[in-house]
Amino acid sequence: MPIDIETLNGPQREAVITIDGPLLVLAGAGSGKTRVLTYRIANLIENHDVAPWEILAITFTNKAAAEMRERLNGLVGPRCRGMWVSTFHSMCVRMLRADAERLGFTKSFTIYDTDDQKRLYKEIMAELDIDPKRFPVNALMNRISTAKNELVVPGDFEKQASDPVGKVASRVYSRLQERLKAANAFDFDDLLLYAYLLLKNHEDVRAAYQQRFRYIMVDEYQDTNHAQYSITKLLAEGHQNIMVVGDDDQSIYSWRGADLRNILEFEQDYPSAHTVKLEQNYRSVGNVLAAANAVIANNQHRKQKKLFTAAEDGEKISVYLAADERDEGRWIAGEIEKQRAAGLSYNQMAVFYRTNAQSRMLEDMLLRAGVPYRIVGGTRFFDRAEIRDVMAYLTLIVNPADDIAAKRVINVPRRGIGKTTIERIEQFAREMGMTFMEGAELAIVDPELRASTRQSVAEFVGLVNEARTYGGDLRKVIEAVIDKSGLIGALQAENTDEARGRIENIQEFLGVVDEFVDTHDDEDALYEAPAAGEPSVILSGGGEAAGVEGSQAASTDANAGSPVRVLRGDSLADFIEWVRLRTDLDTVAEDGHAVTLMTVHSSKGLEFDCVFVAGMEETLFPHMNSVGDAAGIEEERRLAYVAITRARKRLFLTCASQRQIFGQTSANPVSRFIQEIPSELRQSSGVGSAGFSGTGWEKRGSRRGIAGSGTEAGEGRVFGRSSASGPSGRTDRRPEAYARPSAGKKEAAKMTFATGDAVDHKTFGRGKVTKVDGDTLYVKFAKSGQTKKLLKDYAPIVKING
DNA sequence: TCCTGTTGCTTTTTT
DNA sequence: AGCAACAGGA
Repeated sequence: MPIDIETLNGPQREAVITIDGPLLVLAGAGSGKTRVLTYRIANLIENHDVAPWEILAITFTNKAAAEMRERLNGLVGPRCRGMWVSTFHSMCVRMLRADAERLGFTKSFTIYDTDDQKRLYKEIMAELDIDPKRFPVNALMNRISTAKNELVVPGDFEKQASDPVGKVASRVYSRLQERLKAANAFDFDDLLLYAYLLLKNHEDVRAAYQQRFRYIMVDEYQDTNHAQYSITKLLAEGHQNIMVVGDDDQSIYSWRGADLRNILEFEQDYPSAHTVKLEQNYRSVGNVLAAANAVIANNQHRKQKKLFTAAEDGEKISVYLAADERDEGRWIAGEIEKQRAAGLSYNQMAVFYRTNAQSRMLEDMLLRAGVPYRIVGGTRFFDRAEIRDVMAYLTLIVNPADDIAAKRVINVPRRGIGKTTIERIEQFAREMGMTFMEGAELAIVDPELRASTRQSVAEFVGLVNEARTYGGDLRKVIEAVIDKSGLIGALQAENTDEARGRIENIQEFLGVVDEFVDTHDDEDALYEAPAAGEPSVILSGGGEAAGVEGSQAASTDANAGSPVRVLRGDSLADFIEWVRLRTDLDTVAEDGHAVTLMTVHSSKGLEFDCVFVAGMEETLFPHMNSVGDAAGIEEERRLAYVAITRARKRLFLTCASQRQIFGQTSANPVSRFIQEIPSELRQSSGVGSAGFSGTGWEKRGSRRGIAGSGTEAGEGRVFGRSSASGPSGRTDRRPEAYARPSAGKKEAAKMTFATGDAVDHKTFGRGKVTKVDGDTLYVKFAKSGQTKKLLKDYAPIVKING
């Protein structure tokens, strides 16, 4: 299908047809940049005889990459196969897989996430005798992460570090890189750092990629850090056909090393650069856009631009001043229902907040109102302990050198291998210069250890080694590993609701395996382009033992020169990599009738008809850690800008005159960002309790004994109320603990349940009451299909309508 | 070795 | 307040 360039506006068209030389596209929010990117690629392929594998398109999220691939597929069909459309990180992994040996790693390397990383840091700090009290792990991690993002290697770091923390960090950094290499692992930052070093130090590799990628496109360029910037620069050196798309006003990740200068100084970096501004907004109504413009205009450091729209003004921006966060949540729930009644579906609405902690109350209120919602972010599925355990087993199979993974699961489930034994193995390993797993094998015959312990270690080692021989269907392999590990068995034995939940999660994980298999059939593999100048080598799919894929692939590759390894549906190694580079955001289902709750950060790139931003108060948004620092405030303002520009039709901003923060009540003025919106564009309501008429549902079951919102909110603080029923006003925690259930009970007693009632449970979701036995309810939950016994006064449930 | 009471931390987190 | 990580006792 030929693309129709005529449907684009002037600047868009210009960006699409300007194909040679450096190009900077400043794309305002909602200005159709994805359209420009995809059209440009289609144009290259359709009209300029560019081969797909000569194109590199880099995004920041897997979701964005997937979306782009999908849209390209719609434009040019299967011809987009073989094109590199990926995130920075997966691109780097790809490059590193191809040439891992050059850097002293093997192809079966694994990727450490933050949690693994933290464990490793702790080990290193113990080893180097560094006091975590004086030098917090997080501080060192941040420091070193920043260094990596700035491409500072340990040697250089040592020279630069003059302060005490820097000196300590320097020692940790050196050791960290040694340990990572020994474990045949990269952390997230390493993926960029080493990919850069690979390109920088190996001329042939660099030349091959430079030659191959005739056209490079980078999305969200304002969020690139120095490492990403440098990689891009190296790659583009060959043809100089680099297009970057971004919006300096939407740069919200400077705390992660994103450097705004990358985009602000693009024209200096590439003097021949052509610049295009996309300023027509196709997303929001006039008032929303005017508000966004007004707010962002207060920033000093930005490229001047002003978005405009042809759309009508739309409704004014609603500002609600709530009494407290409870009132705020209740009001939002009420407005959502109004919108819903007016015909808008739940999935066209979203509630944003600055900090994750705010989601609790919002959730609570939505739940009580019976508004279905879905949370994005927070604790990630893959971060759950049981999932990490499974992942550790799988990782260990592919990469036995991964000591962190080994130590994580050697006693999970409980095998009676304790601290002493683990230390003994570590000691072996250190003395002999071997991996933890190899040390464990020695321990099996160590006479110093008890026979039962040796038996347990042998069992563990045997289990992993055996798993390495499994072959065939990926799902079957993983199922077998889970089964043999005894993880499920141990959970079953626990026989608690929590354990059952964990089992469910593991089963859900198998669903993820299926998803991987479904999305990674031969598609990527068979259509891989010639790698780095080599002729294409097509790896056969299937047949091989999944468990040993990594090492086999290595030998295959050695024969064939150095083709770029590709993702395949049957490889355990690829599955692990895919999981590691995945985030919750990627899992967001588009469908489902639910309101979306997420942080403002997570909302970037999305849009909704109706957007609520909660907690618009000083010290929350802008956050207290940013006030007092001009650059910090500017970033907060950009964050506000991102939030506002997500709205297509209606925008609601709420703030509370007081709220609980870290268990303490605090009152803060209305956010400056609200003041920055011209008053003629806003419409305020609320002012504490005025106009409140609750129905009662929002009051029930307050765990803290606070009875009211709205009218009563002024009188009682959490502490005043709850401890009032105890012996004294403010003593230790006992009275409070005592008061809690009674307060809850008192309120709860009003609520009665009958067989057939529909209820909503905080964690189990919707269900139906099947039987009532005094205070005990039998509820059958729709999602799990299980019937659970719940105490009506304590369970976090509410009655809902139908 | 495992359980439990205590302490400390708490912005955002595309990978 | 709420939670995770840690230390110390059974």
